[in-house]
Amino acid sequence: MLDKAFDPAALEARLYDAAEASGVFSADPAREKPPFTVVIPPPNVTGSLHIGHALNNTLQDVLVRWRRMQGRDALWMPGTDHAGIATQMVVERLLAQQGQPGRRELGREAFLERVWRWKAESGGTITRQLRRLGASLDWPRERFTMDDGLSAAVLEVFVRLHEQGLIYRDTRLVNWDPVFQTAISDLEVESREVKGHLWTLRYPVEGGGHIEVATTRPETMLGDTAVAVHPEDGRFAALVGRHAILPLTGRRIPIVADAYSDPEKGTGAVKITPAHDFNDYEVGKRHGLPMPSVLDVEGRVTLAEIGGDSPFLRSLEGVERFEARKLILAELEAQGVLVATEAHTHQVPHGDRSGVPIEPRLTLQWYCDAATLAKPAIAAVEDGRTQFVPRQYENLFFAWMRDIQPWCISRQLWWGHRIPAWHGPDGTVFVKRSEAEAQDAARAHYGRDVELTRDPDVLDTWFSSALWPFSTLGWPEDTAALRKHYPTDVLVTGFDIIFFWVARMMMMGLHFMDGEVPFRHVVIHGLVRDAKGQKMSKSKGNVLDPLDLIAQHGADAVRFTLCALASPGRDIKLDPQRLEGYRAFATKLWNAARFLEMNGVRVQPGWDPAAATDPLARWLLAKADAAITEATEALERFRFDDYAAALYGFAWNTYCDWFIEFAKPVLNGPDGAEKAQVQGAAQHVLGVVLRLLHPVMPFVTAELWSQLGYGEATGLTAAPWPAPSGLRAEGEGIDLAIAAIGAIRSARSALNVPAGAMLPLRVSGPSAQVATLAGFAPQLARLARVEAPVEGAADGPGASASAGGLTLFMPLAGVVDLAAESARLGKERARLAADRDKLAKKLENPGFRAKAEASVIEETEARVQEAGAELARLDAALARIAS
RNA sequence: GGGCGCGUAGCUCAGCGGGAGAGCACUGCCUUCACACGGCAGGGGUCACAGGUUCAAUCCCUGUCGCGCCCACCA
Repeated sequence: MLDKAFDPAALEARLYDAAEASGVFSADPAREKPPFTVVIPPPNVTGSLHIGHALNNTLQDVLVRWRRMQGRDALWMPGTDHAGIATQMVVERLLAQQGQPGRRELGREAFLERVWRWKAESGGTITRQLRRLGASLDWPRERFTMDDGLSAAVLEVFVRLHEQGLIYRDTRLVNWDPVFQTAISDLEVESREVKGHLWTLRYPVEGGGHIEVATTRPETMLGDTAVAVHPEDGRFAALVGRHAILPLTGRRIPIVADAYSDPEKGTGAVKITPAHDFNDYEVGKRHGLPMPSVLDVEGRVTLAEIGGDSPFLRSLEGVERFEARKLILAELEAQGVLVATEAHTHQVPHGDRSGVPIEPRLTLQWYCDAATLAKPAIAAVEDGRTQFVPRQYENLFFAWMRDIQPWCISRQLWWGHRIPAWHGPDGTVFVKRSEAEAQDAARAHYGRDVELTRDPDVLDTWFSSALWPFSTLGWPEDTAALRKHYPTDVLVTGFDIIFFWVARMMMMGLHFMDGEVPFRHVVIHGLVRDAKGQKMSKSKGNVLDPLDLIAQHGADAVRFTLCALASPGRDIKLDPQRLEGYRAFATKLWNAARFLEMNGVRVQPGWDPAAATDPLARWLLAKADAAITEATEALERFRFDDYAAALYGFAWNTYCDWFIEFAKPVLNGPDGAEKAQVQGAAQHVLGVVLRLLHPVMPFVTAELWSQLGYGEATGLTAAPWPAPSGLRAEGEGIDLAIAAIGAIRSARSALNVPAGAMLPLRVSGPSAQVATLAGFAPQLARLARVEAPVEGAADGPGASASAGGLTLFMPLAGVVDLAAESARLGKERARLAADRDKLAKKLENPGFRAKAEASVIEETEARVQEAGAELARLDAALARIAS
């Protein structure tokens, strides 16, 4: 006997552990079954599960569980990411909090040891939480981006790309994060609006006169090496080719003509600081300008490359950049160079992790030739080998890939994959798989043994993530798993990492896996926001912790809610009220099962739906077929919302409300063929519901599955996905009865028939329908007493109600409020008449006659007729009431 | 500045060339022996606005307004 209610807190963890231990979540390459493969977007190893993970992993789990039930050898690859900057930051902060020596004091080796220790201590959090969510990952295969195998893959990829000339070193202007003191990629920079100032500076021109430039960054003026004006700007034509004298340093800088200068902006003349601005850098290259740096790795003033000398300049050495700005402005003002100050709001690039303005710096870094690698990736999406869902995200992908810049892959961090490059004494670089190989190469190069130093940099975290779909399967080894499970089927992820991750997996996958895409579908979901649509953030205090929600409502309810709200590519507004609603759904299912159990419904393993003859049984089976089809098609289209809605509707409305209500008199009645068939259908379709729901609600379904005796709880995970029984949609009688009950209730409500009052009900209409309905007298018993059916037109006093082609006629004299009924019918009549007129007009339209499909015309004609008949009936009823 | 998306019932959202839908909320009735985390019924929408295409537009095109996001942009 089932308990009064399902208690998720007590059961979910136990059910999960049993399933994991049983091995049902594991794929086996040796199995004959066709593969279905998903790789998890690896969460940060030191992170914890947030609501976005909950959504992302619920959707993946639904797909994986569904395909597994369909008989695929489903592999959902688990793992975590080392998350370079993020993790290094966390550990550094932790050291500071604990008053321990910092990263620099510890030194590289000791610090890394500390990070590994932290990983060992905290690295299991998120994987435990994924289990709590119910994610059916193949845990024995769990990987970490810095484990030995994946590190080997990273090494191999780096060396090969270098050999192919697709990885190279270059001195370019990079985005420099002065807090982490590392280069970051373009993607790790985000614009923030800053309220600043626009200052106008007056530079004297050699030989007389002056030229005014506007700037938002006066501190960089120390590194100016030119002033640029537009070649066609008449105002400055006479100055081009002459020199300005840079204040503070006294340096001579040329006034050059360059189309970059925009006559509309600022003063029309722009100061050029090639080492601290991306546009200026390009101008500098075009005009062969020197490129002195003004700021060091920490963003402090350095005078080394500037030239000039004065007490003021010396006072700037080592001053932080924003402090230097103030000092320089004061000095410029004192010297009369600063001629105007105005408020100015503009976008300033910030490091996405550090949150401070990035500082462009001219440095030597490692680059990956993304443009070359992007070409096959673009082609693969163009010809549909990889498809985005929803499709419009392909535009985003193309836009970025077609204009992709060299990818700066080196980071001046410690936590990450160290670049396999060794430097000789003269700066020659040897990129090899090991130090020994590098030594061999160096010996060959120099003709003797030399001391090599390893490149101190590590790789961008996304470099190893880019290899995830094949590195986790064992590449570069030729493993059975790799052969069977690559390419993967679906990647489920948020739009925010299409560039960071999806695009790069496409590039690397195609390049290293013989032109095979890493995944066939990319399913993009939105962001989970709070009930008001606000982005969740700690500072706003509106963060919903999925583990709290699970503790409160159960993992099934959380999963179902996320699934039901996941309309493609759209953000989700998560209202806790929804969770309560879907928690109720799990309870409803539980109680329905409990009721059936109490009424003698038992699992009958060999029960054959095709042999069912009872109308109620056949009706239910036909509806179940429709639900199976709907659910399956929804999942095939990645429409998680439709899948959830189909099941919610079928399980609650069709099964619990209508079927069980109709079954009650039968189940309480005498034993016999009818009862046996209704019981058989009840248990059969409940089994279908449990299986259809299992991908999204794995816990309550598994518990019912085992408690009711369908099989082992873990067995449901591998139970076959339901196939339609193939019954033709029969049982019209049930639909008729449902419509009749609805109509009678509606009429009772409209007529204010007192609760206890039993209506005598006469049914008129085609004889077959009348006979069918009479068969449902027990189900109608609470609402009306079915009297001897009368074939033909209705007559006598009272109200009529329409029920899909059938006319119910209820003699209601004595219980009816005639005035109210008359008003109601009048209103209905007006609505119906307007409807009919609209349709009739349409039919008169010659264009419609000529061009619309025949079926549409027929349908319209039928509707006009129907409306006409209905109107006649209403008129008759109104007339009767009037008399 | 360039691009993408969204404005449909009070709310959250499906639908997207020929009858305006769901869930929740609301109203009324039902303390029916699985479930009040329940049942039934009902009210509620010129599908943002303006043009256009079409026999026909919520749906296609153009524009306007409003909202969101992405990219670029430190004069």
